[in-house]
Amino acid sequence: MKTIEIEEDLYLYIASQTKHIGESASDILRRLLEVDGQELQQAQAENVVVSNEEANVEQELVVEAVNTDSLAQTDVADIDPLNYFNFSEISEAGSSTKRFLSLLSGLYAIDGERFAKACVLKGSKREYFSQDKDLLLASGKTSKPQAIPNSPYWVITNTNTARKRHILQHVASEMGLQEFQIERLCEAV
Amino acid sequence: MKTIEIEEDLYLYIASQTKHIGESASDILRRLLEVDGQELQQAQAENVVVSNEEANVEQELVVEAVNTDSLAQTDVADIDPLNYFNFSEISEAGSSTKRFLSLLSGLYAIDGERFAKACVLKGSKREYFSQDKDLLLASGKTSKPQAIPNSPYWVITNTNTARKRHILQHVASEMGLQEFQIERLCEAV
DNA sequence: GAGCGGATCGAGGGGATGCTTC
DNA sequence: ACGAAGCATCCCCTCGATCCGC
Repeated sequence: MKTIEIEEDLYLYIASQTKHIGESASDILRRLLEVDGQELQQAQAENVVVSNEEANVEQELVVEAVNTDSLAQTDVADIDPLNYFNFSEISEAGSSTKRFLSLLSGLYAIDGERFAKACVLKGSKREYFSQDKDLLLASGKTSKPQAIPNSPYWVITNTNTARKRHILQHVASEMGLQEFQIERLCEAV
Repeated sequence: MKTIEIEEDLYLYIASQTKHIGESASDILRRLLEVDGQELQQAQAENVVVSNEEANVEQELVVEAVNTDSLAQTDVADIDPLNYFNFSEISEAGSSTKRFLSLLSGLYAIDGERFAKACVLKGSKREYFSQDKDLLLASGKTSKPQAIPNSPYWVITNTNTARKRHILQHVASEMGLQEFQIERLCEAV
């Protein structure tokens, strides 16, 4: 647990978003920040009631969404994300762990913020990513965390190659890369 | 200034959203939550895309809004109980057991008291619900009780999916949900 | 905590299926 | 005897981290 200081009005706002008693600040913030971006469609069409407040908030969120994707468009759709990877150099690295780290480094280079949202990923016990080496260390016995080059992040490293691919594939997919691009990355591990 | 406690990974996530040095937690959260009110209205009408995320947050806000101003008039019965469930999040859970637990958690959130009355349910030998894990353990060989999140209750978990649906359907029905709502919940298991 | 990489095996959880009971 | 309802065995799959090879 970490402690942060926030201004009173913000505090009250967050408290007002409590959905059920016993909910922790973390729970509420996680919900509000919705740090995952995923599929979209599905039958959510049934929403009918619309209050003033919602209308506003909804607009805000739309703005958010649009911003986010327009970033995505300029940064990623126009520029081929694969350009961020020097595959021949990567393939020369002596181990899959090294290649894994380089590839993650490339993903971070594409967009640090999208990476931050995408690397929220854990196993049944271990934390996989963190900016804090010790946090990873604390979540498992011998996870062998290593720093991702040119980024503030660390990853777990003590996994078989298949799992390294899964991790990579998850992050890339969460960041919105195309299927064939993800495939290319996973092959390169 | 107020102090709140949050989980480490969330802390790191928030920190990672820093835009410029010297930015306070409040600044970052305000930006992420978009709560400074203000502008926004304007011709946003043309927005078409609606992500799950928004839809969900919108639903949560509906609950909030209605609760707040309905203190006077109706109460929970009139609000769509389905608003208590974040279906997209639930559907992402990896197992039907997880989904089952989330769904029960939602039912509890709707009304702890009605839940308490509704969860009086047992099999021929096993106790299904209890606030006491050991009581469940004692009533069967390997019932695998698990805690229902954000509630004081435990449920039996070692059942096939069909039975999970039956249990859910029974509780929801006992709590007075409508047929179509119950159906929606059972499908989500 | 310091050698590093990572395949291999073991632990643990999920839940369908088959057995038991009424 | 037959069927329905319910229990929990047992298989499968996921994930962790030990341990061997370099």
